[in-house]
Amino acid sequence: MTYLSPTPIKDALRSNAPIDAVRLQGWVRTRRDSKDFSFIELNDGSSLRNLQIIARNTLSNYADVQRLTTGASIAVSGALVASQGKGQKWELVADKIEVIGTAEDSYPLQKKGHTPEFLREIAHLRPRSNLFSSILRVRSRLAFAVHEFFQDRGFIYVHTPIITGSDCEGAGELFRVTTLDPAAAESRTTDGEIDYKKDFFARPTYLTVSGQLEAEALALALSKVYTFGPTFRAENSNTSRHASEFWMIEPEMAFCDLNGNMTLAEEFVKYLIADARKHCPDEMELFAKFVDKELLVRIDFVVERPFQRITYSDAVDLLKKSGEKFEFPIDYGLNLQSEHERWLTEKHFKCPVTVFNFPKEIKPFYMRLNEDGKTVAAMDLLVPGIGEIVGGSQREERLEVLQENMRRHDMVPADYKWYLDLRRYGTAPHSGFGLGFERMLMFITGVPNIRDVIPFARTPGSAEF
RNA sequence: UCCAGCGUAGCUCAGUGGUAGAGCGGUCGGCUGUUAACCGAUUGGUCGUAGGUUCGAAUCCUACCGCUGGAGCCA
Repeated sequence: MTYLSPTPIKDALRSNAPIDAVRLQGWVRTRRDSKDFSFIELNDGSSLRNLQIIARNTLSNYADVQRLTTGASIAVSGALVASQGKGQKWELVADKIEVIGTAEDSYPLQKKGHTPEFLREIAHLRPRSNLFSSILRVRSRLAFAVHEFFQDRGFIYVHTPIITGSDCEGAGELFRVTTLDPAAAESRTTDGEIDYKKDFFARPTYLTVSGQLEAEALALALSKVYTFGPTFRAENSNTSRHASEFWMIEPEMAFCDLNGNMTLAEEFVKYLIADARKHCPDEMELFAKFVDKELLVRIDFVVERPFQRITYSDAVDLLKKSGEKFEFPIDYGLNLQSEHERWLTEKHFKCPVTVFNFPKEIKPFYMRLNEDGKTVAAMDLLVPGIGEIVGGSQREERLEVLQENMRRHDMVPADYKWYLDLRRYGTAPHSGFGLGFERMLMFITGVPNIRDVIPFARTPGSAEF
């Protein structure tokens, strides 16, 4: 049996001229009967758009074709011709339709709109919906753009470990990694405690919550590096912005201070938005139509306008003088609450805002102490609707100051010998940040729930698929 | 984890103490180069689960499960 190579529907739709012989494969979105033939809308995921198939009643298996329902998979060969109807340029007049797989009439996806909540329950089928296939195409494109952005700027892509022995990376609860059977007696010491000496790595290990500490080591050799990989948090967070497994991008730059860091973060956010606008126009239009009518206005505004920068203490002053009634108190030394961040980006500046120089008491040990002795060179990039999308800092490069920071955070410096070594041997000012890939996707697509920008989301109590 | 809300047909939802409903989907028929086609008929239910109140519960009460929104933690 010899076949023509299958053509992606995306390519067929872009054709400049009719084609005598084309073979397509995909899933039926809908079928309508006409007098002597049937219209089939076929989608193969290569594009948001369907290709219309004309199935004439002269086909030997026309009776089978008329039984095709939404969801069935078929292979079609025929001629790509100019469409006689309105609404599409090209259509395919089939001379052969093979039914590969029928779809039972309980197939849950319909031509009509479905709620994201329902689609989440059928995570294995939702990639066939317009909304999710669009999200997944944008996700793919933006993952590519992440690499393009950093590679163009001379960054080296590094892979930091997913299994880590460090239980204090300054963020969140960790998932334990072990091969010990907790029920087995040989896993325990004579006191009944878990005996990690007998565990696979001969010590407690966890899934990483951040590749930052390792990225610092690599940046202090390769100058500019970035990671892009999975990250795990065992926080019992049940919100539309939190997942237990997500992807994070973490650039780290030697010989770079907080200013350079903020500039890079702002450029990066703009670059990703512009890339989606340029390369995913159909998908962006779909999001603007069905997810968020204000989407394109908002993100275009973000690309065009410079971001606001404000110190933490100025932000606190602004909030205090705002006259706004906040549920939570606002004062120097307290964390900014969601409502405060929203006021800054959504009400006051109406654009992304980078807040920097936070009190040292509310930030982790590795952030660089400023000359005032009270603040650290930290920054949070806030965007309307999502809140914090980037968190970063200049790192403390002075050995003595770092050791002092550790003691203040009740850490034992000796446990971090390799990290301190970086300050003993050729230390240099360095900076970096973390950007949550899914939060960026939410911002760019307008999709309000993180569970809907991940194909198979992991959240507390949920790992079905 | 805390607060609030919601679970009725494959999907979206109405029904708020007295015979379980509509639209869409599926099936059958009609019409038709259609565009979420159209017209007619038909199919489809353990009303989330388990108890309780009542002559009688989808409806009221309790517990549990699931989902959603908000908060905290964060990216």
